Amino acid sequence: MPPESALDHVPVSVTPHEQFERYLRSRGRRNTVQRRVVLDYVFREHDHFDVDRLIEKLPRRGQPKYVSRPTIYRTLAEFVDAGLLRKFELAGRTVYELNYGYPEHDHLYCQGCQRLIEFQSDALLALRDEVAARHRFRVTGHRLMITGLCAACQSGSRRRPRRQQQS
Amino acid sequence: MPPESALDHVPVSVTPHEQFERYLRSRGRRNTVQRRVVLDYVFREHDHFDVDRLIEKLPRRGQPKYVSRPTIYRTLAEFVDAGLLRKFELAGRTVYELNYGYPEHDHLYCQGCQRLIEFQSDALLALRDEVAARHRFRVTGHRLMITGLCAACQSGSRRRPRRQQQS
DNA sequence: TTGCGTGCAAAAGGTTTGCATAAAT
DNA sequence: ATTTATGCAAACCTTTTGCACGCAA
Repeated sequence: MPPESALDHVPVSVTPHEQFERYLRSRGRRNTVQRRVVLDYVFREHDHFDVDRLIEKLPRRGQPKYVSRPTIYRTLAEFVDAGLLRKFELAGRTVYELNYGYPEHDHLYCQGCQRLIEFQSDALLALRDEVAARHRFRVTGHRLMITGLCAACQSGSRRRPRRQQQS
Repeated sequence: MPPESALDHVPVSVTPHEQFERYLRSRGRRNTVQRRVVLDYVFREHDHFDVDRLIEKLPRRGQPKYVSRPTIYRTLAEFVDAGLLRKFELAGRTVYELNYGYPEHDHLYCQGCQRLIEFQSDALLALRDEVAARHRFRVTGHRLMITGLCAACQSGSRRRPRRQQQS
């Protein structure tokens, strides 16, 4: 009966499309075909991705729902701004991950197979806030990356190592 | 990851130059004027820096101890490899920090003034190792960046914000 | 003397931007 | 009818590389 009241606290049942449309409307921006297409593909993939991997899965130039590279960059930036995606650097590449309906988490990065393993730790959040308080710092977020070798890669079976990068 | 691990008992009194010379000799590489010049300037600065800020302080083209940009990149990579520097990404820029005789630490990053504040936490190391153990992950290192606003920037006086960047 | 290291120029890689056109409101 | 968004091409920025010469060992 009171559907409007749900707008105050965004319910978990709101889809990414709905949230993004609200974002667009609140700024007087337009809901275009391209934005919908990119959103579809991004949320079809429940994993981390970079721009090239996303483009591989999108329609190519000439095909029906083609979206150009500049527009993809512009659109991903909007998703980040809208809180749908999070963006970070990993081994010299820009990586995006879903931030929609996902709990806050951090990563273990395996240098053998370049895989990311997610973990969640309340103790880390507590520690973060404690450190921040000690410095009278107001936290807006954090990023922890633990690097090393995953269980599989420790047992000699290092699998499909992609290109080696710095840092 | 203390730099001492390479040799048996490296006294704290060993200078960066000495450590770098050992590194070079151990690989049959040469101790050139350029490498010494860059090392001098890097260790004159006890703070974080990026390549452009370093180049600003180095002799310019035509002057006595000029070092070309490619050589600076090559040399910084060697310093990282030698354990003298650590490298990471921050707001889309590559940042280096001294790793010589410094305790392992992490950072608070103020989005107001773009400053980095260092902190050290044994609890974080314990937490890191515990998380890793839970995933049977062998840790080689980690990086934690806490973002937000420092005390000064919270009190309205946001100072000299440099160029705004992504992530 | 040997061959590693350097500077130069150019390439590479990823991302952004100017602009005319297309499309959403 | 407006005005934002798109696609194209090109610019941009940072980092890397090919190569001939110079210099450390």
